[in-house]
Amino acid sequence: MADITAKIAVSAATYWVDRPFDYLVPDELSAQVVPGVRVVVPFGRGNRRSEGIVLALGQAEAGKKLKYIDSVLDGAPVLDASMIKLAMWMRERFFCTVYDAVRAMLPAGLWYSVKTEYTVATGVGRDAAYAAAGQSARESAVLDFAFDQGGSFTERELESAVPERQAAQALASLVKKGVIAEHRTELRRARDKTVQYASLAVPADDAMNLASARKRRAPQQAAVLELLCAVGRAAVKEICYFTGCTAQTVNKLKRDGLVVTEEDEVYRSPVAVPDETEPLPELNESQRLAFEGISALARGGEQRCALLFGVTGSGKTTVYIRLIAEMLGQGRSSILLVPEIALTPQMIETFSAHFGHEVAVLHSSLAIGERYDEWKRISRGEARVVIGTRSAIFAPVRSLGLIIIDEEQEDTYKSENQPRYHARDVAKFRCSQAGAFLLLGSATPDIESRYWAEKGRYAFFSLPERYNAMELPQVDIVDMKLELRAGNGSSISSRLRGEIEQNLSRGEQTILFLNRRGANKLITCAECGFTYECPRCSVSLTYHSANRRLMCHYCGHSQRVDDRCPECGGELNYVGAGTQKVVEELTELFPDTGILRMDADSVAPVGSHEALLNRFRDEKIPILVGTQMVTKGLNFDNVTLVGVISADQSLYSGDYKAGERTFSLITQVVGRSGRGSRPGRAVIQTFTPENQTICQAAKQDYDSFYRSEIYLRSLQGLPPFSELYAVTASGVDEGAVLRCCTFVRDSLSRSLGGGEGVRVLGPAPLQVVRVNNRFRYRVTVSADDAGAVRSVISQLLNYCNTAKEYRGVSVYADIGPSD
DNA sequence: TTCGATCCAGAC
DNA sequence: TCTGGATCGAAG
Repeated sequence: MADITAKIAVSAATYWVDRPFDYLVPDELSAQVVPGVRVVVPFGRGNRRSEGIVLALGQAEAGKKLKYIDSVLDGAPVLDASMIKLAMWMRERFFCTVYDAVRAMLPAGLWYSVKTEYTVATGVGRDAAYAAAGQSARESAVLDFAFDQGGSFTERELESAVPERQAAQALASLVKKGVIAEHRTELRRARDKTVQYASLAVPADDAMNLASARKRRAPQQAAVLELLCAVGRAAVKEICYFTGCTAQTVNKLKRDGLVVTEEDEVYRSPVAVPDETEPLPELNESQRLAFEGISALARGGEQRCALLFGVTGSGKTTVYIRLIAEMLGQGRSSILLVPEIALTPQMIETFSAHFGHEVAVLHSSLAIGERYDEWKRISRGEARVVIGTRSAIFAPVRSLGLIIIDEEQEDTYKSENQPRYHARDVAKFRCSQAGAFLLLGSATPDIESRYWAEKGRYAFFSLPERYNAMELPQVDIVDMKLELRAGNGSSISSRLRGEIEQNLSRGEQTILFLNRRGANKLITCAECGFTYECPRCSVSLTYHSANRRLMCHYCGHSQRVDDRCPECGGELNYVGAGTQKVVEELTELFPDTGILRMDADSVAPVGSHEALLNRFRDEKIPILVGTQMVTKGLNFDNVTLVGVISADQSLYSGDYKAGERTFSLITQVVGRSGRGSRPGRAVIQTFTPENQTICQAAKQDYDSFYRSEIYLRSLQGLPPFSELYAVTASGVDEGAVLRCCTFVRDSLSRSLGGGEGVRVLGPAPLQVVRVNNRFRYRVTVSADDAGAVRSVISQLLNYCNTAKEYRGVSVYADIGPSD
């Protein structure tokens, strides 16, 4: 019989090396090596150990020299066949390695880190060791350290102790000579949590007798036995709590053979499950139409995807709940993606009120153990309703029936790191694999999705009314140019000021939205205009009051602030930027008025976001100033005024999605106003009041925005009329990066023939051109024939990352870049 | 990316 | 003749 082999995706492989590698399966591992388990294999010339995952099994071909699998990491597959398929598909689509994709799919708690320790090999004496080291000074130095250390040491310890460069190389050489022994341990980031339970090992009568016999000399043991007679089985912790004994007592009884203990697995759960589940919500007429239409399609329709268009407050969530309930009725699971979990605590509450313990939550701010346990509950089929952010798209649900992407236009669904996937693309693939249905929900759909709905590729449903038929707020656009001319240089126009005053007098609340990230203070010199720049990035440093240091939020550089300007010795000014500045101005305008600030700075601690919002609601603080965060999911009856401090910020950022983003943002902010019984108002401040997008957003007129935007896109051949790819190069040597980009651009133009529908642009610097001393430039391609582009880009990546003329330049590709 | 093989130059 | 450094190419 031919030897069994396994096809394995290896973590140490880079993109241009990555392919399934064949390994022999040692006989003793043959039962454990099945597709979907992770293994350790020797890889590369040096046979360095690398993690890998079994993709498939096969038979060895004669005459091929193969290596053996080293060991198996998982007791059971961590990926099923469909997820393996997904990983391989992701490699093609997102230009990542298969293992990059696998890593994205697994919760961090399942990742292994390898700890390697070294000792002097047993039986090797000092003399023999130094003899083996020969003339090499470095190896001798390593040995000095090893003998000095006595026990085991890590490479890191060695590096800090042996100043010699390349101590690692000497170490490797000594390991090879057998003088130093290597011990590797794979550590998993999270373990299964268990609770120890105890029960009687003898009949209850005997136990009672023993208990009374021991009452005098061992009263605690007696108490434990009595308790167990009464309840049968209990957690050791509980026993200790009720009897006042310690775990020692239970152990003693165990040693005497009177009780037995077992470890029961328990879940660490991030969601509080209510005792009773609520009945399903009623649907209004349009919700009913949408629900029925979608569930009919899901049960078996031509279209496998639908777009649900509903203005804020129209009750999309109600439709989601009913659809998910229906899926559960059919025994199928659902995944609901939300853009940002911190902003949707109410949503999770609602869902667990309806679905109880069927709900699992997955997002990055969960503790590693919680996340791992949620993952386990899902993969065991115990939780069939998954709510989470982007990465929850990889939830290992059984029998997938429905994926819902809420606010599908949000760019948080696009990953900025390898693998650079878009959750919507992954969702489509998973749905087509599983025969599941994809529902995209939005108040301001992505232009592409709306287009496909129009073309009939997606079904289209809309929820026109606002909840209890509230009118949309009345919106005013304020021209800040006029304001400036009238001598008002502050960020609050007289109009907005007047509206706020009205609200204050009526005891109603106001939300002010500032569309700008980095809400921190800048420091400038009053005399020479000096500002602090990051030494490694092309951005200015911002002042963080929390640690009273200057920080760069691109590379993390931080430094202390000088007393005076380092250039001219002048006085330094702390200039409030963003929300801080607005708050300062407001305090001046409205002294003695409560103002709450909400931005990345003020909600840094976990949970403070919710706390802040609760304060705003409960204490009726008159004014809330914030960034992006205030735009989503807030429902406050008492808010009757919202102000957009500057609508222009996001509009002119240069990329083709800027208009779309701005529209969506303004629409959402404006929708925050007037959700109670009183009508709402909104004030939008801008320097370009004639701008079409702003006017359309003010009127909440998605349809005409879509018309004008799709027209522009068709003229420019942008998505959905083509697919957009970006090839980004970065490196310390700006010239080399540019040369590389130019080469990429020329190669792309050449091999795609500059033909119909192909457009190659660049090289262009990224918005922040230098980060961490590396320069970043990008070439963009839009093309109809995606297959051809993909293979050319793939080849270019291989070439540029290995060619010596571009050494030091790293290149990656991206589909549908979002910045 | 990582490592061994290979070649070359300079030190001993 | 030995050692360190640079360069090249392949990874099962």
